[in-house]
Amino acid sequence: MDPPESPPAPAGRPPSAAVSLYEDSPVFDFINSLSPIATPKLLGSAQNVQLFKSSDLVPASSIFTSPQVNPQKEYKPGTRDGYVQLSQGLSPNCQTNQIGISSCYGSPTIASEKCSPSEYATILSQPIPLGSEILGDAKKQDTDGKVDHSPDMGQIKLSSTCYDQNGVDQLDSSTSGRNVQENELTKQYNDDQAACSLSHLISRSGTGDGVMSKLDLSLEAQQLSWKLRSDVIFSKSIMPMAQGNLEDSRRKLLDGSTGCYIQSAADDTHVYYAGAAEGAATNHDPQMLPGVIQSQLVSNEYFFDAFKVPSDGMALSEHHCGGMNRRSLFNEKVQTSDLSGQSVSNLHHTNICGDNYLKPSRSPVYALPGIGLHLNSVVSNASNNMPFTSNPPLPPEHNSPPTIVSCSETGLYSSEVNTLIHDDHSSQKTMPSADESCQESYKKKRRKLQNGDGGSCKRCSCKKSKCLKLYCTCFAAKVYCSGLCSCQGCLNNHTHEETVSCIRKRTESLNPLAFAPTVTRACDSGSDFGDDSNNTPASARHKRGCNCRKSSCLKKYCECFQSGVGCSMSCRCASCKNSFGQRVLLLTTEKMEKEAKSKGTRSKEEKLAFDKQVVISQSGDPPSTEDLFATPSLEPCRSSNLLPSTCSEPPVSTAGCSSQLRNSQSPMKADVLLSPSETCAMEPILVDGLSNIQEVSSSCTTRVKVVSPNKKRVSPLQTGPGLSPIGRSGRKLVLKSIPSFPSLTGDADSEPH
DNA sequence: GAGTTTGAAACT
DNA sequence: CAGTTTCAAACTC
Repeated sequence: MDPPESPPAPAGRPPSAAVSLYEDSPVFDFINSLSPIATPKLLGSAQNVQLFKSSDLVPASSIFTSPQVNPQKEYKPGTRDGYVQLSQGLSPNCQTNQIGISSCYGSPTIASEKCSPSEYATILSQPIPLGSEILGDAKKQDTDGKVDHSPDMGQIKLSSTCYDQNGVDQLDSSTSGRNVQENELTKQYNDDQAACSLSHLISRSGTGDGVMSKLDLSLEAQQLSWKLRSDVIFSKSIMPMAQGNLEDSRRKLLDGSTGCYIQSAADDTHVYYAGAAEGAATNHDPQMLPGVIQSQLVSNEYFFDAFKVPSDGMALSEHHCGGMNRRSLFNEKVQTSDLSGQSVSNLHHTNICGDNYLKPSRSPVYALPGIGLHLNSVVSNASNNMPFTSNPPLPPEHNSPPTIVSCSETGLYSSEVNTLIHDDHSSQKTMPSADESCQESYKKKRRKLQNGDGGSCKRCSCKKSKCLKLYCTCFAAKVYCSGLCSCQGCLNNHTHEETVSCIRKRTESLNPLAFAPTVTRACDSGSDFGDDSNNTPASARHKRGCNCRKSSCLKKYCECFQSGVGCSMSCRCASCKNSFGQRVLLLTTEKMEKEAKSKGTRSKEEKLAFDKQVVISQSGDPPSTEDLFATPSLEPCRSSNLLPSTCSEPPVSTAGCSSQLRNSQSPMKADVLLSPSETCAMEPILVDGLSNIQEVSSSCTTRVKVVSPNKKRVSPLQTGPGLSPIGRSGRKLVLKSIPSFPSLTGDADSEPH
């Protein structure tokens, strides 16, 4: 594929960076499909467009998102979940820095053997020269192949001006003064891998001298892992909004503003992605997107990520409404990110105290990456193979050209927007009028209509909590209640901002993860369930797990079910029948013994497992009815997703078996068991949830709880002999034991035994 | 729409 | 920290 010709940059625009475009990247096809001139526009006024194979690329995410780089994993262009990642590619020989638009196909990968992750990281942590010198500019490299990062050279600027739907600047981050929030966001994006949408593109400084403003190195580096994604693009319902006053946007862009604007010369359709961590509006036309990307619309990866679109919320589909964008994910990122070396506590503090998302004076980024409780219902849809656009049609009022109000009403909140609205609604709620009942009824009806399946756009109906407790879904999502809520005595509005902030702080101080997303994708926790082809909603897991007793995890009472995810080891549910994947189903020794007695026999494997457990118990953990071992019916090779064993023995080789899971057509059914057949009896194994597994005891999960979702054993012995308090106490401790950050492949060794 | 069920959150 | 109570959403009729 030939590189597209670069048209001359518009007059007055500074010379821009050269850009490399990976020719086998979907985004390249995408761009090319738009227009012959789209690529250069996408890349700003890049005058040097270099093509190279994506196989030459090392996704920045592999460096910055996680230490869990799996060098064995190959970079596979063209896989179904090949979302596109904007990254700073590095040539395999590490001799040049390049800005590349590459495809990121799932888990972080290292495609090159010539450059270690640390080397990449080192390089990427440096200022990256831009300008015409950037590509293949050997003169900027010393003899060692290292890049000369001249301080006065242009640097990549990845955040950009944020436009509203009218193309008006909402925020320009091109200048200094990036605050902590920005870093937080960057962390989030980077950490969550899917944080940034296609809207995050290379943007360039509009400064006349052509020198890019410098970014914090870590920020810059992390931003390099932004993805180009097509998520919201395809949500039809946003199109009218998104296309509002495009001329302004276009003009602004062509005037040299940051951001990216893709224009099709053929029919004047356009795709505009103003990229910024601070949020972005999107103007886009789904029809302009090539099949390779469109086809991913319904992929779960996209589906999930679609909810993570950083945005001011104004350009998002109402299908996104609800919690997807409502729950602040700072906390999670605080847990997971350690990329820039910034103090976690600082971040957290900022999160708690700053309440940035509430204050309109702050950066208007409220839709944050991650999956919160509220997006669960939408996730459920995803699980049901219901793409956004397949949602039931909304009443006409929702199909009308969106306004700020309607946007907020659909549940997509920019806090700013939200705030504006809540001033109105708060008074309504706090000072009920005579029409309150009618109003409530109307709200309910409207909400019902809006919800479609009844769950997409949740609003609270609190009566006693004043919407200041986690009972309140709005409060839990860190958003103000809106006019759609039918709550009574609501204080969760902008009018009571200080109160809300205070309560939030208190709540968070009591439980730092109170506002954390409740669902984490598998890739967030270390590709638990194979590659990204399994990144379905069901391969996500509810972090805290459910505690269902009667619903069998088959109703929305169950948070896992509601989230559309399978139950996990974190769950303490009984009689789990979660259709998205059953919980750990285990046999306790006690039960097994009982069964064995009743049978009068015990299988060889059972005996072996039992013996092993006894050994383990004797060596560390006292015997307990909660000690576990598993059904003997498991396929040994399913241990491909084993937790790192706490045994000294190395994990069973999984090389030959991992494909089974990866290729599983039923990733939702992934589950975890303890296998007696493994070298270590405590190694959980992923099994197909359809397996005929008998749950013998719900109490047996205690031991399991000391295992993090990313298959990490979490120091069960740290608390001394006996049962881990983690197991008993449930949520909080379990959460603390769950590193959202993906685990290292070999981190079992780092775990205390 | 009222009443019931359910499980998370809050409380003791 | 285990047990209980409160709460609001989900569910049923």
